[in-house]
Amino acid sequence: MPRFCKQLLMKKKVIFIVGPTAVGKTACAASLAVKLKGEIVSCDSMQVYTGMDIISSKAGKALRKKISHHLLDIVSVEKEYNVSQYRAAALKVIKKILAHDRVPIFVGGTGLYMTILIDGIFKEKGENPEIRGRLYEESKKLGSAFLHERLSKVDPDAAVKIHPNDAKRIIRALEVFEATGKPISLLQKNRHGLADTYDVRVFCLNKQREKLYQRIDERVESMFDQGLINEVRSLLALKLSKTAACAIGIKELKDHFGGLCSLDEAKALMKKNSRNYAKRQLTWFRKDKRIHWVEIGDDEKPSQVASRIMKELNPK
RNA sequence: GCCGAGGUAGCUCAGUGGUAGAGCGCGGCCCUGAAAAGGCCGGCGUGGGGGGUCCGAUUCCCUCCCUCGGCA
Repeated sequence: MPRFCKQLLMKKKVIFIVGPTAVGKTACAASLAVKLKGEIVSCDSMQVYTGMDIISSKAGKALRKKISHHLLDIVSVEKEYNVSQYRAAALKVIKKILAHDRVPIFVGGTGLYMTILIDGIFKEKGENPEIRGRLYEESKKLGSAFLHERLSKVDPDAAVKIHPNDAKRIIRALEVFEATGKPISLLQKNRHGLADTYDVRVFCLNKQREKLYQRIDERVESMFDQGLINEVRSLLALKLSKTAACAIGIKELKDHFGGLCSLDEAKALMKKNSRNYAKRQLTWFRKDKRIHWVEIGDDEKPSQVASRIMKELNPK
């Protein structure tokens, strides 16, 4: 078969570079983008927000000038944002990049965004702030176990999977049931993602745990050198959305500004929270068996890591 | 040097003559419209070293070492 025919039949590649915070995704992906003629698409729940440059470690201006970056700075920190919106935006970006004959390279640490993009999400809206708010109040008054009991009557499958203390998920499941009349466990079965249409390759960068934690400490320090204090001050002047307010550094520095803790204590807490976050990220990625793991050596440069990924993409 | 307090988990400490706990940390896991969020599970330990009493010692006794406070 002629080469061009074969190419027409082949699914187009969509690449993901994921990994725990501070592992070095940005630099590695940039190098890969150059080698591959690719464009970067952020896969990060915080980098979508404007004004959260330092706190979310966005790619710098110089890098963005050199390589096209997408899905950065697309929403105000005062607006709520979620996976579903992200997914819709990402799908559009993929088409756009492929239309230019470039390779979409997703880069980020938000495991849920990655999974939903690859595996899909159910179509029904099922989101209703009113219902959710009411359920939240109920769970505060009566306890999440009480709502869990109710959930096991309307959606036993979901109830079995959700722990009675996990208020968020219980509320979400009940919200969906009230809004759509259908159990969430049923809706979740009907999903279609990228994997149906594209040749999806996922690479998870990792480092020796001790080294990773060291890099996390260094990153927190460098955020302060770059002016984190001022950035967070201006963020706190706004009415932050629930998601944006969750960024590591917001609460810690708010407490410090309020005189509740010293700057050193705030920094130490940020480091600890980032470590815990990195651990959860790794757990998430570990269970995804499609992922190719890329262990980064001690002195390995981003371009070397990118070369290794290139080899895995095009085995001879 | 003397007097006093103390040496128990990575840290701060509790407790008991029958081989030890708590908080934090740390590790593992779950996750489908707030995900940098939220939830679950796990003690990870030659009880400062050595000796003695006792059926049995982390707990009682002796001794040595170390830390802290006071007096010199």
